[in-house]
Amino acid sequence: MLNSGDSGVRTSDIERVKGLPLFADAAPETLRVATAGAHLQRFPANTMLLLEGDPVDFLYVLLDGQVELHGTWNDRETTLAILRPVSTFILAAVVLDAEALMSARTLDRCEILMIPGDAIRTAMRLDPRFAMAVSRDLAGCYRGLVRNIKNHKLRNSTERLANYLLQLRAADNSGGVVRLHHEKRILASLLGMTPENLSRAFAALQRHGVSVHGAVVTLGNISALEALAKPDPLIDNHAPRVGDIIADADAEIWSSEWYKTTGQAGETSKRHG
Amino acid sequence: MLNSGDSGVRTSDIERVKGLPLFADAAPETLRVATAGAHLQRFPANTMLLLEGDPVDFLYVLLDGQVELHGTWNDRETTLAILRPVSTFILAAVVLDAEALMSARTLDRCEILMIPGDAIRTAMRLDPRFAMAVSRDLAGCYRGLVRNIKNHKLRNSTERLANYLLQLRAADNSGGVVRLHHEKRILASLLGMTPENLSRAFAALQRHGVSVHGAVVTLGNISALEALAKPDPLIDNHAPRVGDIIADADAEIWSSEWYKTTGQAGETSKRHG
DNA sequence: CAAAGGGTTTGATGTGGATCAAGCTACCGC
DNA sequence: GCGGTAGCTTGATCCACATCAAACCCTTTG
Repeated sequence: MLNSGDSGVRTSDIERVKGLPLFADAAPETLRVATAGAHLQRFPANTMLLLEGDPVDFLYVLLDGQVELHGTWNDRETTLAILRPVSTFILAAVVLDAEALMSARTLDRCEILMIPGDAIRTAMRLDPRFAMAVSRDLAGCYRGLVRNIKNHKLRNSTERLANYLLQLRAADNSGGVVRLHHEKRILASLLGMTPENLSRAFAALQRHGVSVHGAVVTLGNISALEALAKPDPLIDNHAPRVGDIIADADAEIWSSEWYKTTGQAGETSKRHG
Repeated sequence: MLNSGDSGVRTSDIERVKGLPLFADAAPETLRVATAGAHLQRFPANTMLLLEGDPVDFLYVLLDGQVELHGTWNDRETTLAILRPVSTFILAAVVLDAEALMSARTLDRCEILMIPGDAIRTAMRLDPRFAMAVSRDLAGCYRGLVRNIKNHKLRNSTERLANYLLQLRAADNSGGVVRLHHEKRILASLLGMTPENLSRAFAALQRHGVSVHGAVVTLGNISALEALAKPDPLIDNHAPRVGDIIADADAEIWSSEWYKTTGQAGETSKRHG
């Protein structure tokens, strides 16, 4: 049961979980069932939470710290996403009771609520509103990845960086000064380039008014930067981030999808979001 | 109502739709409601079904022909998926009642069943089993895209082609001779390269026993090809394709998820499937 | 305070893949 | 059968990005 006392879960944490779009609409009873057996756990920085290929037994809810999701192949590694609180991750694997396709590693000290996968699947069966919320959440994730792929296949590295900076500005509602949330090395991997090349991409953006001092990036000429970046609502989600929870009920709603993939690497199966 | 007579929907088509994992588990009543107002439509080759940015009013079920999903930006274009029957597409947008992130175009003459989005959303609210099926379907799509991104960020073009061929072999259960399902020009875009480069990649695979004659590709030395391709169950889904429907209930289940994306291009929102 | 070490930057060089430009081949309609 | 057109291939060249190497900087630690 998810209440203060058990497993060290604090009432304030419960409130934060309830604030997630995934749980906001669920019946109170469902929330109780779904979180029965949940426990809060603390991890040091640089800890592997999950290795790709592992069976996934829990839905993870990141309450504090940062988590990196990455994939590896043939001694190469790439960052697929970096999560900040409050975020859930690994929902798709939980729904399908399948093994993880990506590894998860803490970047900082982290506080994570772990909800048993069985409980989630049971809750979905009992509460259509919750099942609907899961669908909406997954649909949003799916669309996020579509954006990601378009970003990578259609833009070069400098364009990706420029759009990343503009998106950061929109998310944090910062004027012309933006703070990078992660090490440049990780940012490079997320943007699909080497650290060396990220440096050079920043250098290339100087002529568009961008200057860098450590993690602080000053966008001195937004319109010049936008002229280069050509941000597009069908690739870049400029939903503002409000407070510590997600933007809106669903950032995808804020802006505005699809379903099913044959051929290409993934799914031989025939569904396309 | 979905029955022969109305809108030219044939009973045999209904059977094929019922065979989809998405509908297989739904209550009969739900199927009726969900398909009320559905209509079957025929399109010539090379017809735009949907333009990215358009509101999505229907769930599409491809019954015959091939459909290409693609994205554009700044005069560049890339193929994101190629669908073959029986496939649904655009489910994520339907669930969120959002605009399309990709365009859909027929490659051949196509036969498509169009189910109103309202009906799908209503059905989800009323039938938890159906909502569950939608979640599972979206989770599978999500995982397909994760595989896709890993494929693109971790492999070079020759490696992608080699794995594509091996996957085709597994899907069609063909021995050493594989038939390409689409024009090479489209395949190139799907694999993230130019047609010129696809030719060269095929040439490079000659030394690994691959020979090409039009759409017929002979894999003369599987182990040599595998040594180069290094297929990985966490990237390549080698689920066999059975009959005209999907592999299993869910190709992702056959082999084996996650939820929420911060940072990077897409989702400012915080969920990672 | 000095040494050590990790992250970042800068430069030199190599390579995968894009682009440009012909040719080639196969299908189609007259 | 012939000419046209579209897709595919091949070659030459160029450019984006990776790699290798070294210097730099900033933080940590004895």
